Parts: sequence; structure tokens; C-alpha cells
Amino acid sequence: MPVLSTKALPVDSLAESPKESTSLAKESALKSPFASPASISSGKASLVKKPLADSKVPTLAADRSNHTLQQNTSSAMKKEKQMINSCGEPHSDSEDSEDNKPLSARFSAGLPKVSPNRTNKEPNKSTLGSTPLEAPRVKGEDSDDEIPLSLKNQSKSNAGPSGSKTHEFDENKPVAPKSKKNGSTMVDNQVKKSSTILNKRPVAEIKSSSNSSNKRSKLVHGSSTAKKVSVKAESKVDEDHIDYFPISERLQMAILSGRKSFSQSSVKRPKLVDGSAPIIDKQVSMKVEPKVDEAILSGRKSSSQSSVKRPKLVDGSAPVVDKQVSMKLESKSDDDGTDYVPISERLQMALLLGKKSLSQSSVKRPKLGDGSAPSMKAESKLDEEDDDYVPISERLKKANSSGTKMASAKQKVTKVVSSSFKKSNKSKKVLKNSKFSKSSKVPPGSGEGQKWTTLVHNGVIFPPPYKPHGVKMLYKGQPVNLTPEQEEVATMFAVMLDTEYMTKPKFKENFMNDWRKILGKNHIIQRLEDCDFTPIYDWHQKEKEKKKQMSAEEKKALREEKLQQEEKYMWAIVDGVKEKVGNFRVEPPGLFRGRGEHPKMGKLKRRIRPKDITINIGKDAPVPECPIPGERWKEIRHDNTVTWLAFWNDPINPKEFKYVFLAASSSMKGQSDKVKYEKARLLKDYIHGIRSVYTKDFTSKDVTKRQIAVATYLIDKLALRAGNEKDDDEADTVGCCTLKVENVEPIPPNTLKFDFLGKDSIRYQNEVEVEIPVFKAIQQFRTGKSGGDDLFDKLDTSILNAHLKELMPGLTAKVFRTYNASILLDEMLNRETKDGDLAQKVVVYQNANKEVAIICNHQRTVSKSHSAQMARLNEKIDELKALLDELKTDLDRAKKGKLPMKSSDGKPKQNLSPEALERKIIQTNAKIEKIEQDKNTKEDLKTVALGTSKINYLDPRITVAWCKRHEVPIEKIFNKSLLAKFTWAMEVDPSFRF
DNA sequence: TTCTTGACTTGTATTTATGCCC
DNA sequence: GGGCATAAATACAAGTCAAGAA
Repeated sequence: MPVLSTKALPVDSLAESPKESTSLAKESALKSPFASPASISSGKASLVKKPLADSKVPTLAADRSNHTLQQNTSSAMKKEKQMINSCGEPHSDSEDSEDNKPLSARFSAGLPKVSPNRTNKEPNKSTLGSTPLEAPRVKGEDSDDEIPLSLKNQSKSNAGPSGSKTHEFDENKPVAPKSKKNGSTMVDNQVKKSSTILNKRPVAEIKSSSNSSNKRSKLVHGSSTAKKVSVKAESKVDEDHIDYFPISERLQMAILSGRKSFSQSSVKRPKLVDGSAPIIDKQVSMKVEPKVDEAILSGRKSSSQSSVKRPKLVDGSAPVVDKQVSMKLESKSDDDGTDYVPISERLQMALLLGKKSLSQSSVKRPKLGDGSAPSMKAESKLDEEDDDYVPISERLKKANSSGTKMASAKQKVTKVVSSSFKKSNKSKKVLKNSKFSKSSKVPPGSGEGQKWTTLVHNGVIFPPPYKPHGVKMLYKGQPVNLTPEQEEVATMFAVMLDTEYMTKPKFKENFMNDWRKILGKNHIIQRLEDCDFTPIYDWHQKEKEKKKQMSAEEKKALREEKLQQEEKYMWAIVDGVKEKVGNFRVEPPGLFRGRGEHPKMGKLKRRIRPKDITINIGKDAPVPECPIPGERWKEIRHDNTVTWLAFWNDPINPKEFKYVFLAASSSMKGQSDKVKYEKARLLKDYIHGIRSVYTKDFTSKDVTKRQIAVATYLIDKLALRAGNEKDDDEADTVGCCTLKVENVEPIPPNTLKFDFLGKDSIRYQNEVEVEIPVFKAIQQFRTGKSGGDDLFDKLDTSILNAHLKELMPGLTAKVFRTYNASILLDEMLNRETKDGDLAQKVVVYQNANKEVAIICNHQRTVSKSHSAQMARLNEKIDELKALLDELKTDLDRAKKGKLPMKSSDGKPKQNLSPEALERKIIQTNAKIEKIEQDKNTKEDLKTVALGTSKINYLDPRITVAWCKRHEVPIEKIFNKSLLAKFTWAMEVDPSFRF
């Protein structure tokens, strides 16, 4: 059977590829990081549930049409096979059905042609690090590097057979993961009724036979010398950017990359006299007048407090301002850096309670802790230093922007920045005008890790105590009396009777073990098999039904009551700004619902009490009252280097914590988001060099280097996650660094077949063509190992990330995902958007969003009612088609002057004119078309989760700018939550490009 | 140098709200 | 207005990654 490939695979390029592969591999790697056809094999797929079972993906048309093409290429590959010494097994052929295609295979084609200009340059003679560098490409000369690999794949597809010798592989093909959720072939109606999670993850078949925890000896890559140099040089890196990014931006970059000399000194918060920051009510727009939120203050009655411990205000105090205003104020405050004396939280409270008119100067950016603008000096000094001290990252960066390229690069950056930030030659001024300086807060991670100056909140709210229902379960057919505590746990189990967890022996075993501890050794209940929980289950169902049947008023009353109880916990005041708290509710007790084959599933998550909870709050803020009488918090901390408001130890894994953070809409999260996207954008400037480095290292004699190169390639090309080591008491999932031999099967001449469980035990299945050196390297890594052994035995995430940091400041594996997702969106939007109506533009966006979701392997469970919905749509179509036939008949008769036929129920129909009938026919056809379209979309997206990428990977500025350019209301793309989360991106210039 | 801890982001599932159609 | 479909909000599990302890 042929290997399915994307359209991006030119016949001739494949046909000739092998011969030239080795010599040309480097070049192709550079050209097409994200390339490659995704294909599927059906072999194992049948063992697991098939998520996209009957999907018909419109965008796959290209894939389908390419099928023949692929067959051709397949024979070409066979020839190659003979030439390549492979340890891979014969390729197990795949089903042709679209439904069996992995997401990657569904990746649509039609992207721009890859620029032929890219050249593979000779490596630099860098003395730094262990990685030889290639001269960076000329910016502007070839923009290809900025295209996500996936796009490049596609672009090639459009190019058609090129015959170009430079394309020995179609590296430009999308390699996004499969649409085959879990790679399964289970059809919809096999989807079990209740459970979603478990349905989705058939683990057993593909679970590694070996223990994932087998530790290996790690080889540490890179010397300490290199490290030292790198720090130095990183500073230098900024030289290239310094004029193009506002200081705040650069500070963040610096912070991200750990450049202490820069970040710490320049962003450092001043030593507070006693103090704090202005209180700013995010909700109240443009008011400088203090405003008290009674709910927040809950019970804290004002004036007395305000009088307590009045802070020494050197030059002012803290106005209570709206968040937007706060930016303004701060901008102003940055005018000088002198005598910053923040006010205390007590003062804040006082202000909240009505104090006005504290001058804005208090919001001024303080003098730095050491009274200087230190980092600048240090930096400029570094900047002058010899190139020998420049780390790889710097060289890459430098090279990338050198000469004419540099101009081009600068221009680009400037362009991007200009819209949002004012450029200034004087760093201080830049700081003053930077976007971040507008915020009332220090950017996360800045100022020696200081995240806030004042923090006021009300702690957390606990779930209500258990109310016994008294419904008796049966044991060996007899009702059993249980204590409330025993009943509570029994109920937790009973309400899960209709979930897939009930088919999991581990779940039941863990549950029984924990329940037994509560029942006691001598309890009548000894065996779970003899328990009948259905009375409790039925009771629960009735309760649910009752709730459902409540009138709208009753529901509303309940909602309001709940809101009233929770209101005071919903908000925090951070540096004077009222911010929403994310998860202020303590998790209720329950049974642990671990995903996949989690060894702890079913264990009892005990009730969390105040004594478990550590509160983090401003030093001068009142400690939240413990809401449970007679109990107290475990600990009160005043740690302003972290952003959490409270935490407790996870009862399932006490080594881990559950945190209470601010909501996604908070400034703190927003700024952190922005930093993330800026880092990803920065990668755009380095990506060419990075690809050169890893391509060169594919054939390195040093096996660690080789493994790093191949792993980086896979992360770049396939958007794989880093893959940290996992303990035995976690689900057996893997990422790039933890791939097992059995997870990657080389199929000669150059295809790798991936099959593993990734995060959340979501199955990743993909077949992708890779560079010959990569293919060979994988074969080497597998040699002499068994299926459960680590593929990358010299590698772990810290080694990999340490290497990446050599290449770009602050670079880690996960940045590639953000980069590739965002740049793909950017490219697709800009290429695909045509003049058209709003709906068409929204479709363009959704398509781009979908492609990103596919690349990132964001899957969702097929809804339980999916097949029923599809059936209904089909019925509707049938009905409309029947109607259409009738109308046509009537039209014929009307044209002949005859009366219409009687309707199916025998009643006479209205006698319509031929014109009216024609109109009706047109309308009916349109209806049919629309339903067909809806049906296709529904099928297409039934296993694709679009939201995840929107929330986490797509730079919102791309979306906002595109909306502005094409007059699409942003509300069409972002819902209320996203709008709140991305406020920081709303002012972006329409010309913004990622 | 390795391991552990801690803090944070990312991700899917579930629940709840909203809107649409009949 | 009831039922269904979809979207939004919430819940919480499971990742990544850095820093500090051993």
C-alpha cells in the first residue's frame, strides 16, 4: 500500500532524493524544517480507538488528490531502499481512508512556494560551545526561515514537481500530527457512552513494555567555559536589538535568558520604605478617584486602618485608579527615577476607603535599588568586547543581522516595534516610554524576581461540608449502614458508575484500598465486587434531574447566592490594581481522575483543610480570615518573588502543589504572555542559524551532539514537546527526549513512523519523511537497544535546553511550539485572506487555527452525540432533497398551467407561480448546501480542539492586527475571556506581523 | 553533577450558560 | 418554552523548566 503523503511532496524530488540525500541533506534541512508528508499506516491503528473515524476533511482534498502521486513516489522510494542500509522494518502499509489519516496527513496543502534562494552556508569558525555554526542567512534574501516548517512543506506542495536537484526530499511538507486520535480505528458508535477521557486513550496496545523510569547516565553537553562566555555574549546580543526593542522588552528578554546584570539592576524594585503601590481599580475606567470595593475589603472597615501606620511618603502616594489609568500614571511616573517611596498596603486600604489626591508621583518609577541604571553600562562594556567571547547565540544573532541582512532585519524589527513602542536611543528614555512601563506592575520575572510590591486578597473558599444523603448502598444484596465519611467516599465512586473508569481495574483497586482505610479492617464491606452502588447512583441522578428542573428564577437565585458567598474571594489587589483571582475555590474531595493509564487513578483525594493551605500575601495586608471556625492556615508568607496567592500539597502526590493564581486576564499573566510571544518572535531571527547548527550536527562524531541535533530537529519539525523524565507513579507518557525505541520506527528510505502517548496520554501518530542523515542517526540510536530503551540515551531536557540556550538567549524546547504555531497562523492569514465577506474571512481564520491545532496535536474527544447529530443532518438533507424534487415537479406542472400535485399527506398544495417555485428551488438548494457545509465542518473538527492553540500558542497580536487590517470585528474571533486575557495585545498596529 | 523542589504553563474534560429551532 | 447544540467557563491534570539542595 502506498504511503499517504501530503500534496507537498513533489514526485521528482522524491524520486531522486535518495541519491543526493547525503550531500544535500543539510541544505534541505535548512530549507524545510517543518516539512514532510504525513502518512499513516493502518497496522496498529486498528488496535485503538479511531478518533476521526469517519471524518471527511475538506482540506484533505489535496491529500487525496495526492494519493496517486504518493504511489508513484512510493516506488521511487523502494529503489532507494536498496541503496540505504536500513534497520527499519518493511513498511506496513496504510489504509487509504481519510478517516484513518493522522492529523498530519490531513494537513492541508496550498501554501506558498519555498524560496529557492536559501543557501546552505559554511559554518562559522566559532570557538564557542561545541556546536559549529553556520553563517546565518541573509534576511530578506530568503524569508523562508520565518515560515514555519509546516508551511514550508505546504509551500513545496504547490511548487509541484520541480526536478530541482536541491530537493532531494520534500522537507517542506507538513509534519503535523495525525488526525487519528489515538490512532484508533474504532468507529463512532463504539465510543462508550460516558467516559470521555478513557475512551480517548487506549493505552495498553501501545504502552511501552519497558519501564519508563529506567534512568540513564546523562552526558552533560557543553562546558562551563562555554556557559560563562554565553552569559557575557548574551548581553552582547542585545546590541543588535537594543535600538529596536524598548527597554522593557529587552529587559524581559534579558530576564528570560537569565542575564542578571541587565535584568536585576535595571528592573529591580526599590527597597520599599514601608511600602506599596497605588491602588488601582481595574474595573473603573479612568477614575483617579479612590474607589473601594466593599467586597474585596470584606469586613475591613476603613478609617481606623488607614490611620494605622501611615507610611512615609516622600513624594506622594497611591491613587486608586483604573487599570488603564494606571498605565498612564506610570508612564508619567517614569519621568524621573527619584525618591520612589511606595506606600504601604495599609495605606492602600485607606485609600480604597476614600482617601483621594495622593500625588501621582508615588507611582513613579523608583530609583533603582542601587541607584543606578546599571546594566546599561555593563552592557555597553560587554558590547565592546572581543568576538571570542561571544556565544553561539550571539553569533547566530549577529550573523543573522549582519551586513545588508542586518539592515533588513533591523527594518523588520523596527517595523514591528514601531507600532507599539517608541524607539529611543537613550535607554532610560526607552524605559520611560516602554509599554511595560505603563503598567503598574513590574513585569513578571523582573527585578530580582520580584513580582509584586503589595498584595491584598481574601484567601480561598472551601467547598461545603459533606451532607449525608442516607441512601443505602447494597453489599451482597443487603443495605449497609455507612458513617457519613464512609458514605461520602462511596458516593464519589457511585457517581462515576457510568464512566469509563469503571472498566479500569487500577481505578477500582486504588479506590478500594483507600476506602478500606475509612471503612476499617473489620467492616462488613470487604470486596468491591460485592458492592452495589446503584441506589446511590440513582439518587444522584435524581438530584441532578431535580436541579435541571428548577425554574429559571430558582436557578438564578442559587447563582446569586453563590456569587454573594464567593465575591470577596474573587478579587485581589496587586500593586493597587484590582485583579481577578483565577481559582479561588479549594478543590473538593473526590476520586483522582488521572488520565490514560495513571497508576494513581481512583485514589481518594481527601478534603483540603485550612491547615493544609499556605497563604501568600503582602506583608502589611491583613491576613485573610480562616473561613472555617476554629481552624487556621498552615502558614502565612509574604513572598513577592512568586505570583501565587495560596497553595496546598496535592493530596494525591504530596510532593506536588496546587496553586491559587490570578486569572488569565490579570496584568501579571498578560505580561508573562507577552514575554512568551516576544521570545518566540525572537526565535524567528535565530531559526536559520539554529537549523544550520543542527543540520551540521546530524553527522557529528559526538553521539550526544548528534542526539541533540536530531531531537532539536524533531522538536522543530514536528512540534514535539521536550519530554521530561517521569516517575513510576505517573502515566507512562513521553515527549521528544524520552521517546523509546519502540516509539519511532524507521521505514526506509527515510520515513519515521511515530507512535506514542504524549501529554495527557493523547496518542501521537505520524509518519514523516526526514533528512537521510536524521534517518540514519535514528537507526544508529536504535542499534543494540530493545523497544523500551530510550532512543536518546545521552539526552534529557536539561541538556537539550542548555544547548538551546547556547543558540539563543532564553531558548527552550517549548518555544518552538509557540514559534511554529504563531508563524503558521501569521503566514496563513496573510496568504489566504482575500476580499470577501466577513463570513469568508472568519473561515480563513478558522482554517488557519485548525492547521495549528493539527500541528500541535490538540485533540478532543468526539462528542457522545456526534453520530446522532450527523444522522440528523443527513435526514434534513434527505428531506430537503425530497422537497426539491417535489418543487421541480410542481414547477414543470405550473409551466404547463397545471395545478400542483397533492402533498404527501394528501392535502392540496398552494398553487404557486413558476417564478415563486423557482425562487423556492433556489432557496432549498442553498439550504442543502449550507447543511452539507455544516456537516463537513462538524466532521472535520470533531476531534480537533481549536481553543487550546488560541489560548496558549497563537500570538494574539497576529489576530488583532489581522482583524484590523481586514475589518473583522475581534469579537468574531475572541470570546469574552480571550478578549480579557489579551487586553495587552489590543492596541497593536494593524501592520503587525509575527 | 544529579536530584528534588517549586512555580508556572499547557491541556483536556466537565459543567454551565446561551442561543437557536421547532 | 422545551430540547438540543454550541460556546464559554471552570476544574484540575499534566506538562515544562529553573533553581537550589544534596
